Amino acid sequence: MNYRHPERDQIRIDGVLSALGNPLRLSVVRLLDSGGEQNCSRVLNVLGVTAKSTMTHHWRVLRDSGVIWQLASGRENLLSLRREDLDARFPGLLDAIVTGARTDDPVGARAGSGG
Amino acid sequence: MNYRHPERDQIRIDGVLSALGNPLRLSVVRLLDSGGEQNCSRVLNVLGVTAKSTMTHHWRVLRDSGVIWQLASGRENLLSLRREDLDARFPGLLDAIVTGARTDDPVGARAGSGG
DNA sequence: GTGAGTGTACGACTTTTCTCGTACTGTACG
DNA sequence: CGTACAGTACGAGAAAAGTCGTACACTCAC
Repeated sequence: MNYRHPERDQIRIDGVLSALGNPLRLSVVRLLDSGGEQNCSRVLNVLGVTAKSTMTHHWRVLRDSGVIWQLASGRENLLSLRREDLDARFPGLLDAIVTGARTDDPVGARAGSGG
Repeated sequence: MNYRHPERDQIRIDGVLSALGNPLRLSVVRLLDSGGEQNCSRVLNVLGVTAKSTMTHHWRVLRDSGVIWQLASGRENLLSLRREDLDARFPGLLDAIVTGARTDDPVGARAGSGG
């Protein structure tokens, strides 16, 4: 299955901020930033989410806002951060957010990221 | 009247991102960033918002998330960006957002900001 | 005191977001 | 083929966000 992703130029900061304003989605971004490409189930497991359909909703939000790539690969689909596009579009934003999210989270603040 | 503002340490990145994920509030932040302290009516006028009670709602969101100071002064109250706190808490975030918002906005992208 | 200006509080309403269960599509493997 | 796995689509329900009108509180100038 092929998803529709916005072009780099179509990415809007409102959308990005709004997408990342949700704790769950922010965690997803942190995970993708530290762990690279992941499939959906892996993320569900790590974050402790039980309902797949809930995450399908969040994938859509992150994808539509231009934050992640979601690409089918066999029977899974692979999620990755659109770091190049985001860095080109909004320099420093992603780094500031990921770093900020780490300092906000008592676990991440000490450990960095425990894969 | 005295409003309750979160301490610097209480500011959460979720809250900030969520607050700034709204186009209207993002415009407010841009305005305060470029124009310094403003009163509410001034902002209403510049942004073309008609209902005062609508903005009262947005002031609360921005204030509660730690993005702005709102201080009574005579019969007005003055709004200003909590730049020091935000920069200390999430280095580079505010700059990235304000800059990004400018490039997103066709007017601001060319002119910078027409006060 | 009266009148005008600045902004909040509250209630109502509409729209959006979030979450979940169920049914379904498509891939891999025997 | 059948079975298991990975994830979407759809519908429903609850909660949150956004908008507005009206009424009120407070300050300033007269």
